[in-house]
Amino acid sequence: MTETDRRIAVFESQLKGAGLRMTQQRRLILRVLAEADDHPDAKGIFTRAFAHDPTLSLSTVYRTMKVLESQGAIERHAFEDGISRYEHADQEHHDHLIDVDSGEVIEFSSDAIEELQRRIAAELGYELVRHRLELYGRKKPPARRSGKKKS
Amino acid sequence: MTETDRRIAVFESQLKGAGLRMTQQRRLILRVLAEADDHPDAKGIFTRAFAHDPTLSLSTVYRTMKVLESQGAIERHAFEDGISRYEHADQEHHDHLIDVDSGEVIEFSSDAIEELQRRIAAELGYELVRHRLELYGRKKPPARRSGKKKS
DNA sequence: GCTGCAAATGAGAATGATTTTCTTATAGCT
DNA sequence: AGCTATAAGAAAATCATTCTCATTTGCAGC
Repeated sequence: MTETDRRIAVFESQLKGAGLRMTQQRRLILRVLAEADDHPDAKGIFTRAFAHDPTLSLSTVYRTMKVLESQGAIERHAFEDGISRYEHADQEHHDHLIDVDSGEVIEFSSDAIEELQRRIAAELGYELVRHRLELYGRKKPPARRSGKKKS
Repeated sequence: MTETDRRIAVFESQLKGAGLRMTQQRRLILRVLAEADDHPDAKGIFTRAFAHDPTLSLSTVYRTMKVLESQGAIERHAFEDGISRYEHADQEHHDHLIDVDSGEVIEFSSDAIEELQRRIAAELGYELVRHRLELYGRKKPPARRSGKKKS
């Protein structure tokens, strides 16, 4: 709760600085986001928030996501289905591995891959601004001690 | 033209094998795709093909793209704007670098990055099925001989 | 070359995520 | 408390993509 409140306070001062208001709805959505440990989409956020405030509308969720994103408070990702998913941004940069069977999203980060990307862009005469990296994988069975290969 | 015709012939036999038909429309769309050296979206393909056959409909383009994709004849990519873009698939695997200023798409490939991705997935207990890598960059001015750093 | 029919097409309606419009409510300053 | 610009709610609009359905067309067999 403390962590959530800290995030909310930080965001509130960011808003203030931009001449924007801290509303009940924004507070609520921010709380939902801070408490989420997955990557919910707009409807998912709406559903969770709606449980606490049944007057909330989906438009407000979308609008709020935009504000939050423009303030750098959240990150938006669109995986293969094209639907935007959100996560709060106060963590180090990371990429995503998506389990193709379950849809589960696993976060990872690799300095080596970041560096490699920068070098590739440079070789093409570009300065890397940002990137999108998604790995789609299937869970491997744990290694056997002396396994026979199975077809 | 020869290359285009070869692609069309190959695709026709693929279709036949799947019990599907080679229609005028599919031939036309395939030709448009084979002649494209960029990454057009459905509307772009439609526009180019429509010039050759004004009875063509956009639905047919979408339907055909699905068939082509399921036969492995084309690849579909959705960059940041979420719109599907297509390119013919008879080339080695590659990733894309998008010029954030011009929108230009540059293709590149790197065995090192492929390998690194595979390793990262493996470390997380996954077998890499596929991946999506897009670099967004800005053109760097050509290096100066003894340049002073500019802000 | 004709027939039959399953597959494909064209035109437009339907879908689904997201954005916009417009009217009403409210945050935050005085 | 009162003012006013920003925000919210509800519903309509948008836009890419898919679907429906009536009509057309490949193509296999005669």
